[in-house]
Amino acid sequence: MNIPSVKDLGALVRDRRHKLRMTQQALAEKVGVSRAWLVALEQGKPSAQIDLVLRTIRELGLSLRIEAENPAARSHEIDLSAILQAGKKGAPKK
Amino acid sequence: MNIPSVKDLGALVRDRRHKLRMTQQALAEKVGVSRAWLVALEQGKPSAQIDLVLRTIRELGLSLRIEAENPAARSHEIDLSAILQAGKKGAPKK
DNA sequence: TTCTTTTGTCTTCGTTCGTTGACACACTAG
DNA sequence: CTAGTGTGTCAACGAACGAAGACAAAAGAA
Repeated sequence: MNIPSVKDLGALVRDRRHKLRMTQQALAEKVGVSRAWLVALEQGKPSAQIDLVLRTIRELGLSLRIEAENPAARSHEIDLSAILQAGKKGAPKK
Repeated sequence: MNIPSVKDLGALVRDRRHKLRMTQQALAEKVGVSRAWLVALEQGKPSAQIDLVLRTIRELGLSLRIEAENPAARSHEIDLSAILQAGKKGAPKK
């Protein structure tokens, strides 16, 4: 599943936790975080630490993946122009 | 690509940045973070904020994905027993 | 319906985050 | 070789993080 925002991530964590029939307290204990932190994450807390997030999804039997996006599908983003500019800059390299 | 640790994530960010021929400064500006933060992330900083991480990989033309792991491939982890226990707990639900 | 469990929210506190600016070191181009 | 560029590291600082504990509200069970 693609995760465009921390909100989506939080929703997935909650959904998965429910599927595993775990309470927030139980999962928090397994991960080694406070229950309050997990509540916040599930609500999409943008400042959660990446390592705690990683541990949480691992405890949920999930894995983090990063994939290249299809540039054609991102016509509304500015990354394409940045990539092209970077490509031009690096092109004359000998 | 699977990302088991923040170290791996950092290495991927650096690798991708190089492929795009961007400097740390340029990428940091695009993302809206300090260069020092990006340096730390590329070195695998576990406490980096998830939202900043998300923005960084987005700027690199990458997307975050989360997938269910294959339980059989995780025989050395304790998550399998946790999942089974949770399954048992929820089994008698009517 | 009542009772129990789960979740949401809050305060307090010590710790650490991200930023800024500077400097050292490594790398690259000519 | 030198000059310029890129990266690594550091200290200081204000902001905010995560933990702990408590209570309220919502959800679930009987």
